[in-house]
Amino acid sequence: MDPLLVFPDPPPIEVARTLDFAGYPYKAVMSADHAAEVEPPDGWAGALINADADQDAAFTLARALRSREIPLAPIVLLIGGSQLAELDSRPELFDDFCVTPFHPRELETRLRRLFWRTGGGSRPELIEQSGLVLNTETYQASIEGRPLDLTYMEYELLKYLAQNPGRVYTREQLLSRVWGYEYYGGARTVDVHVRRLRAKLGEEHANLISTVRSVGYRFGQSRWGV
Amino acid sequence: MDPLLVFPDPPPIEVARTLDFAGYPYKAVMSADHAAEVEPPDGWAGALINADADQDAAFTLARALRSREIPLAPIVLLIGGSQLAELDSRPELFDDFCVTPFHPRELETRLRRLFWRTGGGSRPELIEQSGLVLNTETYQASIEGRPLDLTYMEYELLKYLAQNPGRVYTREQLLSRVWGYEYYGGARTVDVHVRRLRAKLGEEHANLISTVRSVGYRFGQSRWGV
DNA sequence: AACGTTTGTAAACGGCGTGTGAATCCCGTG
DNA sequence: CACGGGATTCACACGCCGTTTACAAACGTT
Repeated sequence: MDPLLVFPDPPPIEVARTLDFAGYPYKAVMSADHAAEVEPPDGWAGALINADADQDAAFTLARALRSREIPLAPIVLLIGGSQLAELDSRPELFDDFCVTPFHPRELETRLRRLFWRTGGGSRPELIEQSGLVLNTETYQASIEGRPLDLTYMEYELLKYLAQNPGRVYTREQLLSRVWGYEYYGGARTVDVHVRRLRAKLGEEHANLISTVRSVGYRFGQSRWGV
Repeated sequence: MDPLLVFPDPPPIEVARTLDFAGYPYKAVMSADHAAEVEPPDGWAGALINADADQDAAFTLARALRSREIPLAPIVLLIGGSQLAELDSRPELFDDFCVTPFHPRELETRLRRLFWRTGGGSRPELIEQSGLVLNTETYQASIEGRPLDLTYMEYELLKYLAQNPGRVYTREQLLSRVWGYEYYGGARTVDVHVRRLRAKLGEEHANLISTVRSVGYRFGQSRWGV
């Protein structure tokens, strides 16, 4: 596993102990510049930034890490209870935080959780809705375990609809966002693709895509079950 | 803002105090079934589940909320330090957690943060008036929780009227603004659509659209109560 | 080059949303 | 109380809109 970036250097003893105990490799740095120097070839796995001591330096570092071409994630902030208000104004600079003094196992859990969420890179990105599963990495789809053999356009359309279940999209919205270009003329195109999708979903699940007359299409039944 | 679901009922006093202080409306529930009963028409804004006391019930509730057709988010778990290990096996059941005893401002910050992340653009656009709820994203309507099956024109007309409760619109205004084109002749058209709306609203709520003789129609009672 | 698959368009079909006219009812007024 | 204008209600027919089928064009493969 790639090492974590830890700030500052040396880190608080309980931080070092928690990371050692949990088995996370890490490198402590004193500044953003220093971080750039000692960055490992494969980059950082994440960052654990203690804002308790020098808050400004901590936010500066976080900003530097986030403004990279490929923003670093996850970033965890350690912060004193009295500094909590500061977080509201910079919500995008970190992914999670932990109030000091912290319970070692809380920090551990938060780290594990963040790596789980970002998938550690190896976890497939899934969209799951009402028995439908879309694996956006492998372009595979299945409905209640049964694999679906979808074409590219079918897959893209279904993915877009399923990303916001319940929400209605007009044909024009779907054409411009799924097909991705300005369209003129072929509004029936969407209908036909919806029809093909419904056919492949099977009679049982055909109603997963519902029609809103005079408006467009929607994935999933209404929240109230129509 | 929609209320938060809080478990259990009654909630720990510091939870209630924190939510009150931060201005979050909430409803406390005793079980998943109870939650379904008292769910507001447009659903919950999120859930705050205390797993400190009855851990199994807490996870059961979280699972129920997540397995809905439109999974509920965000879900925050309150948990004792000794229970932290339990979280690893169910990472998908919640979006954030807070270790008890918690700093009120930490919980506040976490809630704000979650709403910031999931919220913003993705909160549904709602029109709420006197028990009527119109979701303009999903084209769904409900009156006091009961879903309304409206056609396109009925929906558009009701939406227009409800946007300015109390205000009277002439038939000509409604024709030109809802139907959207210069109209001539069919003033009866509005009457009939109003009639259909009243029928679907049910006898109980039919008077939500009131007639102003010789003028037009208005949503809601006049401000003098009539 | 020939084939199969995927994708877009055209046209026929069918259902139901929608608008209209007439009959009836209601309310205000003389 | 009678009258008239306006609102409500009803029934029905038109036409829009979504579905479905068929076919042509584009693309990739062997």
